Amino acid sequence: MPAQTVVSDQTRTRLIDAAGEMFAELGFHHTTVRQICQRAGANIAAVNYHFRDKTGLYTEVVRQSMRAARLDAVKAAFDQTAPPEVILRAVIKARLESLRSLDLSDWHFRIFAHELAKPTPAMNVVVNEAIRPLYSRMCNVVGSLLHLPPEHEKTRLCAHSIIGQILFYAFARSVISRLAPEMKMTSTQIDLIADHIAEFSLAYLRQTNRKRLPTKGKKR
Amino acid sequence: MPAQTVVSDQTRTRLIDAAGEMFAELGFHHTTVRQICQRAGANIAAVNYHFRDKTGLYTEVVRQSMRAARLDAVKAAFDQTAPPEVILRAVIKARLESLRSLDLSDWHFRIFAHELAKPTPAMNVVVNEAIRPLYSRMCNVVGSLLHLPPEHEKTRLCAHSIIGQILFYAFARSVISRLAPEMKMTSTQIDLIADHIAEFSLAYLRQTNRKRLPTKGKKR
DNA sequence: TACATATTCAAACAAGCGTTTTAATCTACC
DNA sequence: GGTAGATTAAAACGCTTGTTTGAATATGTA
Repeated sequence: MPAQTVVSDQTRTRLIDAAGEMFAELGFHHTTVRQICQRAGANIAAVNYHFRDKTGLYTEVVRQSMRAARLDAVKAAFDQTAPPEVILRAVIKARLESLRSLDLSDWHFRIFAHELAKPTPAMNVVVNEAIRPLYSRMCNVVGSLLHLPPEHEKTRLCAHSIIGQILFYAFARSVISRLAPEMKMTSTQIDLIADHIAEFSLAYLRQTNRKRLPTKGKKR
Repeated sequence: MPAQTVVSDQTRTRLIDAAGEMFAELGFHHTTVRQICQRAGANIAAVNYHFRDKTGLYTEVVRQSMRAARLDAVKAAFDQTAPPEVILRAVIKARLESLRSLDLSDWHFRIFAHELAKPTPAMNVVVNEAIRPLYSRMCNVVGSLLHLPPEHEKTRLCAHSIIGQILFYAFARSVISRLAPEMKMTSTQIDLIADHIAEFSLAYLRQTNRKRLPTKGKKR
């Protein structure tokens, strides 16, 4: 029993890789196991053998795509020791960065888009393991910028405003390319967008501080 | 040929209604014509008879959901004669209003979510007939607030920032309900959110004006 | 070498899909 | 009332889906 695992893991891994790309591109129901197996160079029965059934492979792909890829970059941007403004800028840029390489393994996000449109049982995994940690960190940063607790309603609203701006470019990319064709997602363009979102958001955060703490600009 | 249309339109309409709800909930490929016909109380062949095939029914549903529902409210908010700030607030509120009735026929938006995840040929119809008019109007309003032409890059970026904040609550509603359960989408809560988005956005727009036109606060 | 296990393979299975077919029914007009 | 056309109805078709089967092969162990 301890043996074979080397060989088996090869096709197992290839199946996850192939399935990840296809699930991200086509969604769960559009992707057929035959396509996956063909892309992975495996037999049609391989999915059922290694993952019980198609949904078993899907949940494994979702779980895999959590720990991988750009979420780490975003998390790293959050966890650095720096002033909250710097952290905010870094997070925005890190998240937008992943839009540059559209053909790269940007699984987790496109899969997430499919989950939003038609949630599957894997939705809870996605939210709890990937979204919630980042969301609470965002509330922490915004809260420290506003000098309000992270759970405060105003903190939440501002966090949503920032997240919404970022997600817009991720979700509506196909629409943006039709509405504003001159907006190519080049590296410099992404920097420009990231700076804009940061400035746009900080304008309100600073103004709010100025109103509530008119004299001193210290921390809390 | 001029006759019958009364009777035929009955099942035709019922098919569109049933299909709209199901397409919105399950997406195009996950909805079966058998389900639609059963819900509409029609025969299995009714879809093919009235709409040629399943995609014919889908595009008709998409087209129908364009002229209907809340898009008119948003468009009306845009087209009123009022200061741009007032228009902006009205538009934000009108769009968020449709989130209140989640079980009502909020087709166009949920269908649009599916289109974003996996675009179908109907995507072009959606963008050109529904999105683009609203998008250009939004750019006009933001442009007049910024004293910049609607096509200016900064105008576009600000428009995206506002749209992104609004869409966040539409798309990520299922996620928000898990992350911030205390945020029920009641009528008063929606007003609160709308006001926040307006304030959040106007903070930057006003600040930008103050910097560029330091002395006078007149129009352009 | 012989055995047990793990993995691959080709083929077939049952179920569900959209669609087509063919006949029955309804409605309006001459 | 009879006829033509529009609409509904039931059944079957062809196809694709995910899954299962059972044999063949590879692999590690004694």
